[in-house]
Amino acid sequence: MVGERWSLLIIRELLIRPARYGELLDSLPGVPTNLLADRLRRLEAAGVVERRYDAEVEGVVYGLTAWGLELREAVEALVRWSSPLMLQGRGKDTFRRQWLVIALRALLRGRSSPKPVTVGLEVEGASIAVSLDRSGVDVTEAADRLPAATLRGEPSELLRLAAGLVPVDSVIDSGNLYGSRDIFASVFAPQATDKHGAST
Amino acid sequence: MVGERWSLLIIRELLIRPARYGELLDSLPGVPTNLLADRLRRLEAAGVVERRYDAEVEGVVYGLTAWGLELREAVEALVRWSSPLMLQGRGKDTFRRQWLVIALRALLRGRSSPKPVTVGLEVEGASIAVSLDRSGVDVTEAADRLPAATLRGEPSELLRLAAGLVPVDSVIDSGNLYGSRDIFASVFAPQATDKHGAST
DNA sequence: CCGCATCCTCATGGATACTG
DNA sequence: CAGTATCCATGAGGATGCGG
Repeated sequence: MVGERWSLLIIRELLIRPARYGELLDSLPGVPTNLLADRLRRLEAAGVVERRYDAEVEGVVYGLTAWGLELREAVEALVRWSSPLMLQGRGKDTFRRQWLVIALRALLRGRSSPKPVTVGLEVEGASIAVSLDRSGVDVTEAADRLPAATLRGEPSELLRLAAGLVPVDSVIDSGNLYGSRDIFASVFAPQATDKHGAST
Repeated sequence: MVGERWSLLIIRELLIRPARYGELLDSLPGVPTNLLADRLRRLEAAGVVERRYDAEVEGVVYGLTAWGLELREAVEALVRWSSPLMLQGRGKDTFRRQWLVIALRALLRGRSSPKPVTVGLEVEGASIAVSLDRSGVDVTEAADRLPAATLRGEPSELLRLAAGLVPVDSVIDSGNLYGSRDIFASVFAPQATDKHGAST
């Protein structure tokens, strides 16, 4: 049901935000338009995706149903597992900045911060923010609340820089999770090998 | 890397136990032998699967590497998401009793029991047991410790019976998680719709 | 036997052109 | 903009072969 090629990637995009057909085409580099149409039809028939009329754009947007939203846990688990692969940053890999929204939530999941903080990132000319408070990851996207001081850079370079920096917990405990290189490190350090984040 | 057809299913099987080539062929109804061989080769090259010599069987068994084992979280999340589908029990669906081992762990994940208990199931003539204690799910498989009183039946019928029974928490708190119909209910009640298990 | 490799057929995916 | 239609390439499915 969600195992066909592209299906889970489409769902990942819709976990970030509802999107128009054209946005999905652009968000999923390499997807043939006929397959995108086919998968959306199948997922809609299965009750995972639904078409909505958006007055703002005066057109149809695709979004996840309540059931579809419950795939967040599974997608985030896959993101966590594959984060070491992202760090390798193959040259041919494409990148979309909004993918960091999913990555941030996935890797910060289960963590908390004594003071509410907002992690800010700027990649490829656009900004993303994720809030974290005592109860955990709170807000997914709040680009307008992005601080002035954020990381900037080409994604694969950022990803490589992010490997093996400051332990996540100490960064969060300092209450200074905001706008430093450590933030990005906390996000992309592989958790698999070290519960407290990379340390070398 | 794990998105090709059959790959995640192979990994699910190997999360249950290391297996021989022939066992995998039987565990994955419908898999063509050439594809199984191809996927095992790819997964081995990727460092997810490894071939081991098993003195017991005097032959090669396939198992997950440390990295591959970290896919448990992702696979269990997918199992949890799809458990409502399992409850529907389409007629054509095939079933292997060892899949209950994964389902048990996935659905009991995060729960605990004041007294250590062992959930026992008997399906298709074979038995499976999973232990649960104060710290959570503990032991995956312990067929020898299976109690006399277990559920028996054809899987799809059991799955249908399991829908909408006693709340999970009350069953566990009663300390009587052992050998009753409620056990099976606690395992297969969809968690998505109701934190305390189905109630109707 | 078990553990694959080979072969063939057909369904699916990929790229591009096209249309309401 | 939001998809269809078309065509070709690739991968899947199923049977069978074959060496250890």
